Amino acid sequence: MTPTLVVITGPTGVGKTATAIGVAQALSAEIISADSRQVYRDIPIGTAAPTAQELAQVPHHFVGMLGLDDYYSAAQFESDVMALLPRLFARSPYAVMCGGSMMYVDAVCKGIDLLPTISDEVRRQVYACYEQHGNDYMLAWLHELDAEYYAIVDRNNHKRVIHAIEICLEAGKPYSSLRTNTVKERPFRIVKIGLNLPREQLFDRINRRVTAMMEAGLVDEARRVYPYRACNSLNTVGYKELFAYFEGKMDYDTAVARIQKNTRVYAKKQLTWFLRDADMRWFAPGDTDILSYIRRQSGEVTD
RNA sequence: GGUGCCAUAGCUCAGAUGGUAGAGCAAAGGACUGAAAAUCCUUGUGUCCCCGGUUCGAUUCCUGGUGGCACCA
Repeated sequence: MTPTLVVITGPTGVGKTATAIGVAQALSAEIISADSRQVYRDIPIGTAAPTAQELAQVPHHFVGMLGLDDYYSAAQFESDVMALLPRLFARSPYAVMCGGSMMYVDAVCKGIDLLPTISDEVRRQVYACYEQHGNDYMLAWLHELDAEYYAIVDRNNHKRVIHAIEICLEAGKPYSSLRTNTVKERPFRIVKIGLNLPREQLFDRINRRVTAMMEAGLVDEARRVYPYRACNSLNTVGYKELFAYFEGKMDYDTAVARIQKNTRVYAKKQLTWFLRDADMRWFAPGDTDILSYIRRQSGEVTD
């Protein structure tokens, strides 16, 4: 039987972790976390990482494995997961991937084009140029390096413009020539489960979860990692607002309200991304139909 | 009880010497290929508190209400 990767995703706070544990236990599968922030250790509260108790219920991968200043990316996640899956499938016909990091999920399900990793020198150089000359200058530069991508890039989005330039410089050829626009074939079945709730319920859960995080000691956690605030791993909802509070730019109540708001906005952004995925089948968290759906899709049972 | 000020978008407020109105925040929608919990884009019809008056025309001016705030008793 072809092994099956069960993907459980959805907006933050919807209840993915608990659902995935239930599903994984029922299928005797292990869990791959597809979460660009839970991969880092030292920030479990603010990232709502699985607790020690949850981790003990099912073996998890990619949780708390990196230092805050370690580099990681969706592409690296793709290759790490692809390397790990054969071992998981040797033990079980199922593996469960759970997480809401949109690009991480797609990197595994669809693949990401082979692009060069940007060296520190190039990144520094290109950013210095951006700081000094501004976005228009960068746009002109990109036009010179890759007119084809220039034509379609979001010109207001400096990160996209800069990254395209970085890739051109690093690869020595236009970024557009590296974009294949193809979905990679995988040697396993993929069953995508999207978890969602009515908007009001979801937002209520998010608001309450943030309050619970504060009670669980998010302020102390944020204070501990404050020295690493410049790291990308901490350009994260929950931390950036508290850093502003530490720096006197925001009072405590405002910071908490901002965390709630930014989490809601993030959840909406995830929904925008996942809702357009035609392969996604939507359920409420904990829905018992999820298991039978997976078994049917995986070919384990035929009805 | 008296006097004064205020009443406009979910909130805080602007505004037109009378031609039915606009900012910030909130909210909603969208984009997305190696930093993605990142980064970026789009969206403002609302009894302009209520009744009446003046006027071709009132949310704008006037009378009277109602509610809020301040001061005086």
